[in-house]
Amino acid sequence: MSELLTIGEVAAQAHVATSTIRYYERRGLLNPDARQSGRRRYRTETLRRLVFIGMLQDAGLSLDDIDGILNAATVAEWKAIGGRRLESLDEQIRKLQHAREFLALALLCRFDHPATDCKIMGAEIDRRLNAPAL
Amino acid sequence: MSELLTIGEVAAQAHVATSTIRYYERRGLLNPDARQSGRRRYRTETLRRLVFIGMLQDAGLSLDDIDGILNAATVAEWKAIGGRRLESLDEQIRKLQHAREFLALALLCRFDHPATDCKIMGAEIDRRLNAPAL
DNA sequence: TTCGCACTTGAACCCTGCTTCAAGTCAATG
DNA sequence: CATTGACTTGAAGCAGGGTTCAAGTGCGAA
Repeated sequence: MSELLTIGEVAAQAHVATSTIRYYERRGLLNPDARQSGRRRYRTETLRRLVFIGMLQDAGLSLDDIDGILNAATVAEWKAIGGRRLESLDEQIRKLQHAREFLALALLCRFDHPATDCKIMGAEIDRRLNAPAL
Repeated sequence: MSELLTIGEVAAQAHVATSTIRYYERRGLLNPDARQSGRRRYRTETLRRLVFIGMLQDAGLSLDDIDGILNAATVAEWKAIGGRRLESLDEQIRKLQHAREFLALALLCRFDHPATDCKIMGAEIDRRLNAPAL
């Protein structure tokens, strides 16, 4: 047998929609390895590439970044993209942790209109108002 | 003097664009406190409301959620929204921490094509391929 | 009085990451 | 031979959160 998968099989195994696969193809992230009477056929290798794309997406990389990584000429090139993302990921985690603290704090407030009535919120708001430009 | 701020002043102090303020108005999140010859005027109070919106956004709430909170009739009502978001925030932080581990791992890989050549990546990919449906 | 800037409006546009649609093709099944 | 179901295409649509545009108004400064 040919060992080639249809787009539907690939989609099922990678847990994505077929429309997504065709979209990635348009974006240059993924190409079928063959066509059989017009239909796309994929090697298992290519299925793994698709899964890899999903993992990078979960790490917060944009499809543009992922394109950069997949089509990078050198190790250095793709590691630069990944390295930058690692830093921004750390920053994002820090921000979310701060936001979490804030939200937890807000939930301690016993007022109907937290923005205006709550002292705790008030302090946070003032911090923002006096903060330097973004 | 009137103590009322123009949209431009509000925008500058809250570090947002005037177009954003008008957009929030369309969405029902924020209303001017007066009009002077057609122009919007805001009380300091309302500026604080705008800043509060920004803080909730940073905590990952959608404008719809924020609308729910700001226009909530009762404490219980807005705390329910915030509480749900707190949970999803915790989950999001956990996911990002996992993604961070993954990306850090990927950056240890010394191959040009991590998806196909790297054993470490390979193991992760296989985990995904054999994972149950999303 | 004329400049120049901030403001007004509604409508259209942008970006990302897809999904949906219409119309048509192919292979197997009944 | 007709149907069924997965596939093909390009184009359009969606959601969220805004931004931009065109055409016009108001007001203080020179």
